[in-house]
Amino acid sequence: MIIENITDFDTEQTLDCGQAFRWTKQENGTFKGIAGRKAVSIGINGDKVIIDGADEKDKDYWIHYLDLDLDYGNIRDALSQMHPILSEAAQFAPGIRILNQEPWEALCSFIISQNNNIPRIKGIVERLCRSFGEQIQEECYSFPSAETLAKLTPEDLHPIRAGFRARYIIDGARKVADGEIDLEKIRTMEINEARKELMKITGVGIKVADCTLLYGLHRLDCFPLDVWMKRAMSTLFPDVSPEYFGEYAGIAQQYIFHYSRMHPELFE
DNA sequence: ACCCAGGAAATTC
DNA sequence: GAATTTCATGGG
Repeated sequence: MIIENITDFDTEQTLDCGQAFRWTKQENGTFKGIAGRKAVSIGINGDKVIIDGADEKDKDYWIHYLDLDLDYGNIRDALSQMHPILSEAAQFAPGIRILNQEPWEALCSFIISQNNNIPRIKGIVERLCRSFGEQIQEECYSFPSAETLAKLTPEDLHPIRAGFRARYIIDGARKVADGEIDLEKIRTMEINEARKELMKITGVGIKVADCTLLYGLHRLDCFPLDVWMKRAMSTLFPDVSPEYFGEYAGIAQQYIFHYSRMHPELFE
């Protein structure tokens, strides 16, 4: 599949910037991964996005997943005018986009992310999918549904080595599966109400809730503050509060997060 | 042996 | 209530 006439999009900046954990770079430079029940590899050639292995009828799905129907050039210009350092961060990775991931996958992935590092998060997610997801093709497994995981106990998760997070995963799965928490209703709730709802899950605090809202429910005004972002805000933006960045604060957050991770020397 | 990792719960003061 | 400790696991 080829999606034509795309600018302001880069596979590495988007798929390997800490918002998703199931994409890996291959020798030829494309990124192989799974979204929904579709396993593909994604590459770029000029202004064409090339999705290998995708069904032609899923074109709209991939355009939406990669958020290619939103004008990031425009948003980036507007954010850049707000602050010189944000302008620099945006210029450093102008091809970042906020994916439209499946809500449960985002929630579960960011539960796993707490007090953890990205390589190990990817390992746990991969073992979770291999153990409890459905096989899509050779060596490719879907992310297990909340319903599937709700039937398990924390002990069942021992092989994936999630540590103390195992019981958080099961608690989240049960509350989502039995409808006590409705992620699609949360999508349109007032933001503080949405946070409060997600935080009914043991193991979900403000940060994991905000990551779920931004990466899973596409609430672009959410601005997750992890250790990197707190450090970045206090040193690079000492007089700015997240609300200042407005309705697209989440995109600003991702520019700043990626820029900070790629420039650790700024914080020594 | 020690420290840290896209935090949050449990305990203590 | 606010500050500190603990949680499970792996890599540097």
